[in-house]
Amino acid sequence: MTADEQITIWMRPERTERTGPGRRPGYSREQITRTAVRIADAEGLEAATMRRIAAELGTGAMSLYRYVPNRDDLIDLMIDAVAAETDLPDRPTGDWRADLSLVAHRVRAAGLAHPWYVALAGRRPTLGPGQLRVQEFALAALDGFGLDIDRITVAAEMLFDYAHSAVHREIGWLDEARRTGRDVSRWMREYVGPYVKQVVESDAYPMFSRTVREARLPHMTPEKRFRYGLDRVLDGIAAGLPARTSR
Amino acid sequence: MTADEQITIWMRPERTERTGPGRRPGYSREQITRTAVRIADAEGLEAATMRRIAAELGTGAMSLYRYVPNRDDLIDLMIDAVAAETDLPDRPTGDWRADLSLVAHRVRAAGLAHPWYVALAGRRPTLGPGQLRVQEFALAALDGFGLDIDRITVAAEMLFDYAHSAVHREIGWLDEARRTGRDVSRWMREYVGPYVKQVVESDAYPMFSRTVREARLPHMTPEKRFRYGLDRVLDGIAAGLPARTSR
DNA sequence: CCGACTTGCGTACATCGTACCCGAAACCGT
DNA sequence: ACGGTTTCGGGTACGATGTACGCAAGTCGG
Repeated sequence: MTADEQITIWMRPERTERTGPGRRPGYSREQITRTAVRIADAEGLEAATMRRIAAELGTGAMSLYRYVPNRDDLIDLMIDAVAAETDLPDRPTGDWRADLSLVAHRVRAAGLAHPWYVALAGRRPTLGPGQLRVQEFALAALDGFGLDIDRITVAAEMLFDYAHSAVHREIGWLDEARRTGRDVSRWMREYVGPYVKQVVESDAYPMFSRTVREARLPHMTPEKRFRYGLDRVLDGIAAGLPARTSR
Repeated sequence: MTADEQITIWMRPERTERTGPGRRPGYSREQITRTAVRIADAEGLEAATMRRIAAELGTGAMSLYRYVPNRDDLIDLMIDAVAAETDLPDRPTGDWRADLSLVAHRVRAAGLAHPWYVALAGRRPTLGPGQLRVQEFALAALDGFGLDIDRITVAAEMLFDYAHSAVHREIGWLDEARRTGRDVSRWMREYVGPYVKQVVESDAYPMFSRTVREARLPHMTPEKRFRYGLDRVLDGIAAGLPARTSR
């Protein structure tokens, strides 16, 4: 009967500050989203169940459905909420390398603060206001250097892809261990370690063996590692620029 | 009591071709994996439940646990099975650009054939034999051009990150629509379309509006789009090489 | 004060992964 | 040939999840 069947969540306005008849809402979409984010930060996304979020708010699970159509949409809201808190200037500076580097580092910061974030951010198309703002900044940073809009889009996608993937890898083991409730160092030492050792000793994958043997972790801190890859991504974008190089 | 508590799945050998006492196994890990992959290809990963896979094999759900510790490990096996069928030469040709390009296109082919694959492939560290082989090829392709092993690793990561992300985006809408059981064109037209239109008309995101208005899809086929981004990634890697450029 | 309408939320259901358990089958030593 | 030992097949059952349904309680306009 109603027309609001399957809208993209961003089109379903919250009926806050209503003036018609009926009981007044006691919660809000934003409050629910914040709570869900807090739980997911502390205990992982899978801990943020409808029941748990509701309990944290002191209500029943079904109450949430007055504010959010379903859990998937709530997760979209969570993603956008994290993106929305990204600290960026109003407009790019004109130095596209610095601008994109800033975006990438902000994404990294968000990913470290919200371990569940990077695993989801790249998934579905980013259409919420928070994500749009970040994306808009990246696109605008690339405008005016001779790239047509298609190339700009591809370049921005590359940047976000890199940031998401790199951070994902950076926190990968940690998050994996937490999800499954294992002690990470113990798990590495007792289970992953022996397996890797076996693979290395089999000599079937010489390059992989070198990777392990020449122990890359001491060489680069996660931060430097991220920056190195980022520079390569930016180099790639620079190579796609038609004439002048920036900076 | 038993010592095989939480090993990385690749260390738990399948007890095929046993010679001791006891009933002989009627199924196999590989058979189960193949069935799971087939279901996931046709109806999505979430359709590949333990019960469903077992039913497809004509047995009960609990039988699968004789061959696979749990569903997460089975998914790891599925990922590796797809990686294992990647068609690659035994060793790189010496032209690193061509070699990496080949890997990227093979990954894309795998992603198109198994829509659930790219969403998972980048997630956990790749340690199965199938993934190791592909990764080994990429690493070896970059050996001998003056990069130390750390840089080589980072470069290879960038390549796989790009391939996974790009293919993920390429099939994103399709898969999303299928997952939720929506007709994709109808959904785009009736729900996403109006929202995008609203965003564009709000003029709050001018670059995004240009992206939409100047309709990128007709310009590039997915294939060309993939290749363009890939070239940028390879350019970035080239920029990280110390002295000589290849090709 | 009285309908009209909204929110809060308890109950209930389908579905999932999987722990537990036991009968059936296949090998061993005798 | 046969009983013991070991492994496989899989039924039943449990706890957890997302969420549909329905109704009581709160809040407005008249």
